[in-house]
Amino acid sequence: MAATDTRRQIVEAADRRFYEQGFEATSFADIAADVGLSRGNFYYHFKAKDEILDAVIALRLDNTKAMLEGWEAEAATPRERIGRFVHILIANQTTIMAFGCPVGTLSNELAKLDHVARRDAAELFILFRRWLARQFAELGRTADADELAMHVLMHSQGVATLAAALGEEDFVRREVEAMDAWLDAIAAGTEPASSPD
Amino acid sequence: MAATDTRRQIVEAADRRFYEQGFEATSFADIAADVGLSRGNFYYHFKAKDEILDAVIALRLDNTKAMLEGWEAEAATPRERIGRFVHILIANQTTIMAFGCPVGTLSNELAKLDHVARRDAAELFILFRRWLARQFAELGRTADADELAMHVLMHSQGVATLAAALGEEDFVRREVEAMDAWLDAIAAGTEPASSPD
DNA sequence: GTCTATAGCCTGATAGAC
DNA sequence: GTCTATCAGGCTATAGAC
Repeated sequence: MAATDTRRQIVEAADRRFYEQGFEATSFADIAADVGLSRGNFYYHFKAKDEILDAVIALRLDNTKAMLEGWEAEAATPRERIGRFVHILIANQTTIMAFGCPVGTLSNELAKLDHVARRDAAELFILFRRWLARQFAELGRTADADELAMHVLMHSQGVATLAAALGEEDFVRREVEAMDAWLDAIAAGTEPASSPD
Repeated sequence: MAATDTRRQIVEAADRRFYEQGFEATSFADIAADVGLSRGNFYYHFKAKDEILDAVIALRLDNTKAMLEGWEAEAATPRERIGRFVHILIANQTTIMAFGCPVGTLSNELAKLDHVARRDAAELFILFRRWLARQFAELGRTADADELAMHVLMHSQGVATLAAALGEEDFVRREVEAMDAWLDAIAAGTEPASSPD
């Protein structure tokens, strides 16, 4: 098999394992078994476990950028685009209730491990933050676009954590509905400038 | 040293390590070194790592109950008591920005490990949830007390995750202020019954 | 109740044949 | 580019002396 192809398979398997098991709990043997590769050959593609983590984060950044660009192409209004983000919670409800949010949980784990890649993982949040802020700015909220973006991120993270901990589908649905109503108020200009709650 | 005393020291050291490093990444050697004990003697007190986890969760449940009872003794109004909960984010800001929320991050980790203690760890959330719901009920919001409690929990989890990931003190302060304003509106009865956002 | 010694396994990582 | 064989070191856990 071509080296680039094997490498891609390794990164994709690692991506899944890191999300479902966590970075620390995933061994080379796990990933090698997924790809159908011997542990030894692993080091031809990656010299160390940290390098796989870097590659996984890079992959997630690429995938996220592609997803955000897709939303911009598909959805006509900023209101719709932000709605797409919020509705990930429902689209990915099953995996989120099982493993939490991939961005938030990786960030949490790397923080505890005091891992050098902690900052790189935070770039995923920053990507969403900038994109959301741009949408709010297009809605006319230029002054507090970043605050509103952080508020949406905060809301999604909180819902994901509680959904994974308590496993209540109604709660997720209810909070997404509340977020939709709040977004409608923002888009209609009937929400105050400060204290987005 | 008395066995009960050593046992208590082990659980307290494990509690700290599990929070700062994570459960998986903490070894018996780490905890033994903290207490000043040999690895071998460890098994006199705990037969397996999972037993320490059970003891740590039990300790956290006890500490949380004591904290909530303390708030009920100190704060006269339910509005004040809920405020105490929200302001943990500021009181513990340094550790939260370093390691996240102890409840949320443990819950996330055990979910990924598919650990049997996952449900026990969720009891910590349920403890807060019931207590908060009781406070909202005392504020007259009997109909949606549980929804409001979940909303407060969600908000705190989201802020903690983003604070740990991005490390911005202003964000924490701002979100706590927004939460305070929202609580004032709830206490004053000027907030609508549904869609708490 | 605490210790040392050790078993047995899995880990990340390397060397070298093919 | 993939393999097998192997290393050193850490892990959980046990056995037995004191």
